[in-house]
Amino acid sequence: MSNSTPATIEDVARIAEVSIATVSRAIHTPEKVANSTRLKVNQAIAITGYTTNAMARSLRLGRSNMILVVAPDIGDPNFSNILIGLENEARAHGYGILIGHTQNDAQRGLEYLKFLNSNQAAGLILFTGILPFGHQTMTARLPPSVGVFEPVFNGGIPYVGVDDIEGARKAVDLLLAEGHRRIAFIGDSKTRLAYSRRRQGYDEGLDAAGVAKGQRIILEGDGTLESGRHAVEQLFMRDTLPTAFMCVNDQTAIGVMIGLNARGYDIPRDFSVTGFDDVPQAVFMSPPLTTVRQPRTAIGKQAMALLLEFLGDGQPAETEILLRPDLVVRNSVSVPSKGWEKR
Amino acid sequence: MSNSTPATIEDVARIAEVSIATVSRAIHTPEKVANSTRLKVNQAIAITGYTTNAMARSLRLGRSNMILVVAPDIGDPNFSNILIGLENEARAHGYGILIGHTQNDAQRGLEYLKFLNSNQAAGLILFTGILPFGHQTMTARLPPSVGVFEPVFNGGIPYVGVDDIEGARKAVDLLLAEGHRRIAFIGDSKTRLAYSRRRQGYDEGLDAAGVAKGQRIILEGDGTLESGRHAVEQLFMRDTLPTAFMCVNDQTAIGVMIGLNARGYDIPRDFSVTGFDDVPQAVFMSPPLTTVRQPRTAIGKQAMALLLEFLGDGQPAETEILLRPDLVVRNSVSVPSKGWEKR
DNA sequence: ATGTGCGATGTAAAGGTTTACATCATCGTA
DNA sequence: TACGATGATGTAAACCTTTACATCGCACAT
Repeated sequence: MSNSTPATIEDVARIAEVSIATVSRAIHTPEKVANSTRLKVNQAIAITGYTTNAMARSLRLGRSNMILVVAPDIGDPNFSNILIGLENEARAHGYGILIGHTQNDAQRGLEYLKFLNSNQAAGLILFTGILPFGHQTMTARLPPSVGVFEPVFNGGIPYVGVDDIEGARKAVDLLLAEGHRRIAFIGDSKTRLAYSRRRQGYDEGLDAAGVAKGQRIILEGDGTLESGRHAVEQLFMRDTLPTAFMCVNDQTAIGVMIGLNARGYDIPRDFSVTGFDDVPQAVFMSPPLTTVRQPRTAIGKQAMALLLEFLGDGQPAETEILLRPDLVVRNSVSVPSKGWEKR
Repeated sequence: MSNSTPATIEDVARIAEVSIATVSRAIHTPEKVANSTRLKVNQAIAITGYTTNAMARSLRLGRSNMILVVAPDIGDPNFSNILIGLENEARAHGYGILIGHTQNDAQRGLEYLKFLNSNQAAGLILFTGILPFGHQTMTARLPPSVGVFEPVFNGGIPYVGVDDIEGARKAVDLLLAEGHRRIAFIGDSKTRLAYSRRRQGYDEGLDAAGVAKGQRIILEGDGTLESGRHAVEQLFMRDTLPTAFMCVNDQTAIGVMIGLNARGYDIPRDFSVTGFDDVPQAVFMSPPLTTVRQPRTAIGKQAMALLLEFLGDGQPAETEILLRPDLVVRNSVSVPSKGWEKR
């Protein structure tokens, strides 16, 4: 049966000798049709190779079976694993995934709104801490949405991610346990909620250890490799250097390591470094990077489950689901170095 | 006008005091309506905030405005840049992109066929050298498709990518020019067309330089970092070692470098290494990797342009568009080492 | 004055599905 | 025996758009 045009519900109905309504019911609410007819319908479906036309279905239902996932950068090493979780869960419920990457460009974000407006997507997953659509005018029109990986700044959108404070706390605590006191925090940001939470974990850890505020070294950064490198350069223009670098994420940590290597220092002998995320690269650094692991697939799965729930109930509860991060200890941390000086 | 239900073409027609047909024409074939009416319609559209319902449109037209992009692994560092090219071009023509990643799993590939069958995608971009849908039975039903980045093995599908032979040739020629004779090729594969073409470039280069077949060292590999590491281990169990590693792609090259580093060798003093692709990481390796650059965004753009052309004409010409690769010389290649021995 | 042609617009059908409502048969109960 | 309830199925409308065809008005040529 390899007709040029795909089989419609009508073809199935004709072969099964029932009405199209019965076919539709046999598919979606099988308990409403008699066993014998259901059998006939199933056979007819097998014969024709029928698959329901998603366009027509969505048109009739007034909602699509697509979820739009908006990310600023698909190349982000965290993205692909979270996506796997998102997608598995979505597909298990008959939904597909549409990916929009904005390249941090508001204009491009707006373009994706069209998908939403034209009913091509029933829900929205935001893989970014910043609403990519400009003002909140839009927000009012947004379909059920959930943020993932990074809490959405402008608020009002439920979020699934890791407990950033706890994760950061685990990292500082390790550094403190090794004896570090002058711990620099690289990648502070007022606009990225996840980052400021990690900063908070850092502060809480140092508070608990009784390290004075004056001893703390904070450098801004946007989470890129480049920002890590740049931070190192800035730091070496100061009087006092830290003995350890606690980085807001792995990209930053990698930048820091590259910067330190370029100056001829050895990690962890001269400086200790920690990251956050546990991106695939982390284990291949030399030395392998000590970092905080994000349960990425689990995050994706939960986020999608939450969104799908909203789609059913329409209850946009303003929840926040925080998963527990694990510290993964590798070789980029050791006791503070005593005897080195600037080279 | 923030109604709960979005405006339809009928709302626009009522406000503009014309029929819905005229509205549709004003949007899609403006030259067919009088200037004055077009103006009225445009105003009405502005007032209502109307956007056309993509579902209804696709249903009526019998084809969607989505292109399915199937990739075995979204995390592939080549993927995101190609995607940018694909997407820009697609959106410029009113198409959106649907991403399916199969995780190298045929079952998952099949699931994506449903999108095609249910008319949710008008065309197909294959970011993989292997048809992910099993047998060719399916192939007959495939919509207009084009392969990208890697030629599709089972054939019949037009392809846009880089000239692998020429690229590989540039890499060997550099190695030969530095004086290398024992050049190992890491990552040979009979099932991946791109790889066997790169192998061909390697062979042609050595032929031209008069290096005997017996001098050539070929190792299989699947292009993963792991396969590069493994190749190094295998090689060190042999009698004669190469002086240079020409790797089928950057991931493999990175694996080779890690393997060599682990054994305490210095690159490029002890061994030279080349890659292929120029992934973002390549420049951050130490030493920075000499490799062959893929014009990724251009590849994506051209591939989508070709697909869109097919969508219009329906002429699945079996073309192959080959872009020219550039050699990017960094620091992982130098003259062959003389005096080392196995450590 | 009549006819022809043309440009602008309207009418209505079609695309495939879901579902409220109607219909019909069957069975149990009064 | 007749009536109501129940369960299975069919009929037809609705979702929103595009477009072939019909219509209308008008200008121009005969």
